Amino acid sequence: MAGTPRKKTIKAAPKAAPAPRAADSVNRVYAAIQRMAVNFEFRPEQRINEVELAATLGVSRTPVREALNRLVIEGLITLVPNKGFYCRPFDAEQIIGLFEVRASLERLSVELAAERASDVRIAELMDFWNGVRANRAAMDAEELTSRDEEFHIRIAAMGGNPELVRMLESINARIRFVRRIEIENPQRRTTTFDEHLAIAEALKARDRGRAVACMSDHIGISVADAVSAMKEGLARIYMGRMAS
Amino acid sequence: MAGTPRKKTIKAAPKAAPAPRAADSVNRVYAAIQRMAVNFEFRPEQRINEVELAATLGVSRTPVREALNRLVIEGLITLVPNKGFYCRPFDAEQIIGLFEVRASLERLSVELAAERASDVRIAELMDFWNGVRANRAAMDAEELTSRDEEFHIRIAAMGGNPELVRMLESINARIRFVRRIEIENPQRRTTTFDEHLAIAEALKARDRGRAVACMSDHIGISVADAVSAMKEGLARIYMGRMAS
DNA sequence: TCGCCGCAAAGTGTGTACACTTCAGAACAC
DNA sequence: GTGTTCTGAAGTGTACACACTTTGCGGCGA
Repeated sequence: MAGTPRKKTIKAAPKAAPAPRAADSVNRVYAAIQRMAVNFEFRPEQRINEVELAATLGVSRTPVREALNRLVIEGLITLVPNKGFYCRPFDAEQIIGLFEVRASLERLSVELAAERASDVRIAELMDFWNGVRANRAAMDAEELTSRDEEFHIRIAAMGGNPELVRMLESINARIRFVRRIEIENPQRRTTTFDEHLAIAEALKARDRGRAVACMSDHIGISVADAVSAMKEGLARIYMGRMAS
Repeated sequence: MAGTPRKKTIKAAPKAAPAPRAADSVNRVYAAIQRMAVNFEFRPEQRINEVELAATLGVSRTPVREALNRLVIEGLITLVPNKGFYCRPFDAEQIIGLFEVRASLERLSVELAAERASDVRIAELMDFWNGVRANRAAMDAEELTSRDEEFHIRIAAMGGNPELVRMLESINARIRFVRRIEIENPQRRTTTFDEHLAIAEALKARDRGRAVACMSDHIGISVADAVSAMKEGLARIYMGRMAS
């Protein structure tokens, strides 16, 4: 091992290196596959071909498998031993179940925020949402879904419980597909703006009970609409993107 | 699947195979490392040596890394790029945060159970807990913690929301270390028995409000005791297993 | 004595090899 | 024609190889 001119010449020589360097592929790959799974770019229950996916992403199977293993725990991918990784099923009951859990956590979220958030953070929240509201005409459903999630996550973050934030983010990823379709509905979109403002007002007033009530109403309506959104979602997955 | 003499000669041949076959190591390894992490058999913030761990478990690094990646998402392990996997820190605020989230989900749990559980399931729950109570003298803290968790998980399962069950199980794994210490306290142990029975009674009476109240009291006391349990936990991790 | 440089061991990150499983379809018996 | 057995291709599961990063340590200069 002595006189090994370790890195130096090595780096310089392979100008047209075949497989040059290693970075943190896993995180890139993880993010990429996560996005695909969230958006159901894999069909439900479809087997995910590792070699193909690895080729698409320009890496070997190793980081792909590590990323897939993470996504299994996240509930975005399932694993059947000796068969492979599969896209999660499109399971209406499961989605309803996630909405149910989410409602519970969002309740905790506003309770904690009402108790612990600083006035400044609450003011920022209102500014943020008023800004979104002002720009709403320029936003498509994707962007608006993102802002909607951000609104909720901000409230969770104000409660000072990072685990709560993590779990909500995880749930959001799994129901985003449905929520985006919900938000496409113009009427639903309008009520969302009002409901968010009502929640923010209640927080500003430190009215914990009202905040919880507003949040419950808000999420409750979501669940009601989710069913029709899921139908539409199924159509898009299996029939392509033309619709609305 | 009538006559399935599929494989035949293949299995018989490799009698003294050296390291012949592959099984689903990942799941075994995952369970093993999970158990270690749950019990803080790794010291907090300790780097986990992959080669060493792989050797201990009798497999190569590949399944170990896949398992570790899962545990990162579960929150039992952290990953620092180019440095390696580390045991999660022993973070009191985080543990309190997990108790907070758990309280919220347990509330949902009894609400759903009060609405949806069959009388039979509720009766089974009471039988189960009375059985545990009768045998309590024979159980150590580990076993009792396990039964305690099972009691709560049964209630969650009765609500018919598998996602709720999953999340509670995940949280339980992360706070089990503290809860086991809590349960060692004889006084705490006694109150737990009573509180669980009170919850079960409320469910039997379909009294949703009372069930929620009982559950809140139960978990609330847990949180209060958790702080002293955490102190004791730190001592055990760093000073060995003598105590109590 | 103190700080800096450089080296080498240790260990991670990823690509690759290979055994084993599954599955589909051909060949074949009835 | 129908069911069964075999066979080979496709693809997963795991071990292994190897480059790169990090880090501790010893020597060197001031």
